[in-house]
Amino acid sequence: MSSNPVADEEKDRLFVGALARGLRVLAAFQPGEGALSNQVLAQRTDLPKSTVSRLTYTLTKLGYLSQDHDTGYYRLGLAVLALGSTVLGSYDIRRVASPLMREFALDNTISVSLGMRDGTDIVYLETCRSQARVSVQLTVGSRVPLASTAIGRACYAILSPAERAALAPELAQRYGGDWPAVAARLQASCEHYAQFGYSESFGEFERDVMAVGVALPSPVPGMPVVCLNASGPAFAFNADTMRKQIAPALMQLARRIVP
Amino acid sequence: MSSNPVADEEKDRLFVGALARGLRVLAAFQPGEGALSNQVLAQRTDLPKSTVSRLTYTLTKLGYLSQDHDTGYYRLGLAVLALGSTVLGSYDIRRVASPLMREFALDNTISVSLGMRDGTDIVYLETCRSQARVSVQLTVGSRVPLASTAIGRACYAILSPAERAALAPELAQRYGGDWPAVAARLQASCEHYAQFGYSESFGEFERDVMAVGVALPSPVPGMPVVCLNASGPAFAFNADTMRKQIAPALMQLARRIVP
DNA sequence: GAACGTAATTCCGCAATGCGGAATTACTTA
DNA sequence: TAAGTAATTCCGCATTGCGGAATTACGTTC
Repeated sequence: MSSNPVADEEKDRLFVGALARGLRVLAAFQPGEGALSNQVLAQRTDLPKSTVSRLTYTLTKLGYLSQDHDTGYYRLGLAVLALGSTVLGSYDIRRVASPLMREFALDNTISVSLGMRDGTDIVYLETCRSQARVSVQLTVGSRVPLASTAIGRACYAILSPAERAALAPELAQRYGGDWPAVAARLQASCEHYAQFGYSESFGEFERDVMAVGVALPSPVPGMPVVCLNASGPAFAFNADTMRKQIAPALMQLARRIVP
Repeated sequence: MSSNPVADEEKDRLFVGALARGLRVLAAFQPGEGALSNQVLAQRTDLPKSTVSRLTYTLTKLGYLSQDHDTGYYRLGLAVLALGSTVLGSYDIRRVASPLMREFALDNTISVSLGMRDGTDIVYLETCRSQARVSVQLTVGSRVPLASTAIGRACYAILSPAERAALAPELAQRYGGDWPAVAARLQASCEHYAQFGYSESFGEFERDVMAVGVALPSPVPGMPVVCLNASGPAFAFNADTMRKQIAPALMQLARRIVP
């Protein structure tokens, strides 16, 4: 992350390792899976058993973990949920966007999501599905890559040159040798966005998923960028429909959310 | 919390204070408010400034806090959101309950919520509102007291005697001198539940809010109890309507969720 | 532009804190 | 009963993180 090794060693006087280790334990839990044993946590976090034991003890006492009564295994506690909902509560775009997104999803029989950039990812703040059952469950809090998704490209397209420059090394690190190709694709995507006002990702992030994205014009420049996508299965939406029908509708949705 | 001071001092060898302090910083953020300065965090957490400085530094580096670019103040980072959504993802009751709850809310023009007990609170895992605009915003992750809400009383009513006994001291501590009165009210509520199969709270938690609650029969005894409420404004729902119409409907909803 | 007030960061010596290998205990399986 | 596996607990050591105080940074007022 930090490229200066000297600064790293000096600054790390400020870094509270015990806190980082504890959070590593919390982050070891994957969505949808059950309770985890201390041992599993130890190998996932790459921490010694006794350390994990102490951390789980502490986290349990604070309510951030709860122990399964039978097995003694740990699951994330409800205190974590309170933190998460506080995050959502602090982004009031959701309150405005949510009902309009729902309407959009119903009108167009397509899924629509609202996200923010976090590094080289987009994090979903809200999603509305047209239909209940979808195989891949992307939900609030999910992360998708900036470079290969429509929503990410839309976000990238409206970054300032300075912000893009700041992001480049992170992307380069993430994509390694593929970075030149990815950079070229991003560049093309920006030009497309400048011309048409939306971005595309047709099967590039997930096979057989067609998506378009737009960014919400941020009220203050420099503020974190919020963006939207609309995505549906390729069997129901071809490129032409996405371009002629969905993209304009999504651009209009954006204008309704931020007038 | 722990009543034995000797055990406290001995056991605290296992307690990782630095982790607790860091989480205290995260928990200092209230829903709906903006970014916080180090100083505000210091006074809210009751930690020295330099300690808070180190903790915010660490949390920011890990993505659990993000810094407002202009002011330098901190807000909860999107990494926290990922944790929160993992919690929700691990309770699959939601997937089943959510669409049925939505249907219920529309059919009965009333709000319905699903919650779990955490100590002497109920934590909401899902809520469906009938109408968009409601003054008090109780959302996913919100906590309401067990003793004075319909949903909490329903939860309490189906606890085993052993579990109630375990809970009593916590409640006693929470309610202090009022505990005898609260205990009597809870006892009456249990008898009502045993007779009619649902619990009531008419204006006892929030003035002018009428609510009824039912518990979902837990598949395995000892498992954390999940429960439901239906609540609406007193001007639209009188006691009679709640008892004759809403309560039976809610009981049927519970049966649809857990057959 | 100097001077002040406020808030954040950084320094630094001290010792408490938390680390982790190893031993112990608890619980399962053969 | 023994063997195996996983969690907890012990304990000495030195690292880590603490927090008062000094420093820096920033914004405001004269």
